[in-house]
Amino acid sequence: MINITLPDGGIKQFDQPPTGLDVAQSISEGFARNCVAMVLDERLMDLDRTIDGDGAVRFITTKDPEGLEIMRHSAAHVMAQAILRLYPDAKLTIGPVVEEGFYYDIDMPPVSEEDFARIEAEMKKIVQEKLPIRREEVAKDEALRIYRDEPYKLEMLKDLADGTISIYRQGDFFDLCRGPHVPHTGFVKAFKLMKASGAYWRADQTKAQLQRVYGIAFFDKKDLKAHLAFIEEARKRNHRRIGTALDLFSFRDEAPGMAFFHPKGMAIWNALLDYWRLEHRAAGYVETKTPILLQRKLWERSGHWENYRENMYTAVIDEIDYAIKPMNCPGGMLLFGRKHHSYRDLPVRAAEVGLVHRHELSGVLNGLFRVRAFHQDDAHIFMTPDQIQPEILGVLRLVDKIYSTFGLGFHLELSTRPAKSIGTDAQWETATEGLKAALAEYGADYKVNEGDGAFYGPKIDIHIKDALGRTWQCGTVQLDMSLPERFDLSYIGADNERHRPIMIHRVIYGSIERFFGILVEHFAGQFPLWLAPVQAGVLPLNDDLLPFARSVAERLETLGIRTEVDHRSESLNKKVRDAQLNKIPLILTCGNKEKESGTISVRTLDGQVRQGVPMASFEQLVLDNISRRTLSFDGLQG
RNA sequence: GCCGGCGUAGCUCAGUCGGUAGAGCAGCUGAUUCGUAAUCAGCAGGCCAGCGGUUCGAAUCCGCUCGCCGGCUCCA
Repeated sequence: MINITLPDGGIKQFDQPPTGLDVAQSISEGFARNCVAMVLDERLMDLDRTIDGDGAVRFITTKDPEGLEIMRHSAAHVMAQAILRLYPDAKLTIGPVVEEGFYYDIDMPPVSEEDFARIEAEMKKIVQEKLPIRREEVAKDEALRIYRDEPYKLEMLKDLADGTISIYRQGDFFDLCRGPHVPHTGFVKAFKLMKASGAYWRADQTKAQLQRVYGIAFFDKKDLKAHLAFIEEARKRNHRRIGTALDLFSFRDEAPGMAFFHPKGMAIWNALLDYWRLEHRAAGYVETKTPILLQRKLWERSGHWENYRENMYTAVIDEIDYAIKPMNCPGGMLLFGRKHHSYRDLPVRAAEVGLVHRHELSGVLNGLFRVRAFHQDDAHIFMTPDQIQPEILGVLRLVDKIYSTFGLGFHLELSTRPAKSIGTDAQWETATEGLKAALAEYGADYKVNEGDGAFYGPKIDIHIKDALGRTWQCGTVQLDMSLPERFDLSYIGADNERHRPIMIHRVIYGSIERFFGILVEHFAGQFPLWLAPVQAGVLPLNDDLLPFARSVAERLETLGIRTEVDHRSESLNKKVRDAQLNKIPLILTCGNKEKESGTISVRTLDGQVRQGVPMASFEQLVLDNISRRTLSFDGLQG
């Protein structure tokens, strides 16, 4: 008699050792049909495994995230099987599940997306065949024999411990695999191949070039459809696309990886920085600016010449080596070090919107997200050890305030001391405890990445979440125990002795270029009023009303509202359409009605029109929304 | 940097088998003067990314260079 305990505490009894499937079926046929695997006494395994003794079983179904992961791994096998049917000489390597689906690295001739239809058709056949997926266990030497003609599998086998090796078989296909897998190929219901690229065996450029084919799979066609719709939405929101359409910025071959900002892009840029300065002044920061071209001796002192040189642009001027700054900190160190500081002056919060250049590899450039020249909203805070906690807390609160203004949620991650690091245990202890104490007082949950800190100190990274649920690391707060040392910074303490200040680097937008790009995608180009490049579009009903329209626009401009008159001799419909496509948040039409009554007719981007709004109250409302930085325009009656 | 794909008008794209460049939108001109998502007509706009080669002839085929896009961490 075998007793199986279920998660609800219920016990099922069996005369013979049952398989997982038997147990599932004893619950109900319908339930069993949706099971993909089981967890027996904490061990994840296939449903067809026999349970030899008493144990606790939990089933993984098509509803569980783990179930999806297992099925995607099976999908990778189905894809590999299909590819082998079409390319019999292909050699398989590895095929894991990743966040965005699955891939398989295969040694085969280059495949492109044109080949996907054939591979997918073959996969579809395999799915329809509902081939049972069976686990087999063989001794290692037997596995070595089976795979004698498969160089990659042999190499993997050699890395595995001796003993039994599991092989999964479905029809004419088998693959070395840890498992588990879904019971049969029919579970792979909704799938699509997404992209193909080159990848190296073991990510090593000196090794063979493989073809990596990516796919995505779901249990339900609806989920696949939703996923594809998400990708389409992200494509539509792509900041490069919107940046071109709305005339915000561009890139040119003459300066690869360095953005040109157009007048409309600069309107947003300046609004971002105006706001940033407002909050930083309020938080007790002063603003500085350091040169972008500095001599080699500075970079030697900071350590960048030794450690960061491949990424730096250098020049020889009057036979002296210079480098364009890839970071603002060394300049900031010079500023702090140029005079004596009393403990009474600390903390010094010195902000700098600094333009830095980094020579990134050409292949990693990506719109505004990854550039070679960008501005950091940097700040260096110099303080005493007991100021660590309040200062970090102050940064976290500032971060919270600023991100909230954009409607961006975020989470925090703490990175601790890496294997290779400078500083004493005591210093790391003080530093890390200071960060933790600040995090505790701030009160949000955070993730800890052990050993992920910089060599010169621990850090807190801030990851924002945009309107599509994608996360981006923007802000970071890093403690630095190296630079104050290298620049021999000091302050005079209450004891009249020299002391080394604690220093942090922190950014909130991070790269302003990148943050700009994220905002474009987050808002899909439809910026809140305070950020919109053109806040009000004034549309005269006909050419005779153009002077009136201009007078309205002039009035708004005087109040500091960014306004544009559509002076074209086009139909009103056309002007409205173009204003909508240009995402102008307030569209004002000027006809005789408005001219005679001193009112305004306002159309917002949701298509709603309010007529007869008194000009004075409209102006007040607009200024109020701008100064409150509302995410959506509010207070308009009618 | 490496692998794959791509590069044609300001933008989006067509261009067959190698035969000498095309559309829509935007722009300009003229007509129209319109009440909330495209009025009509005309005009202009190109070293087909660059350089070299094959050819009687190259946007098209080949090579190199530059740039852009996707991928290059996920480990049976």
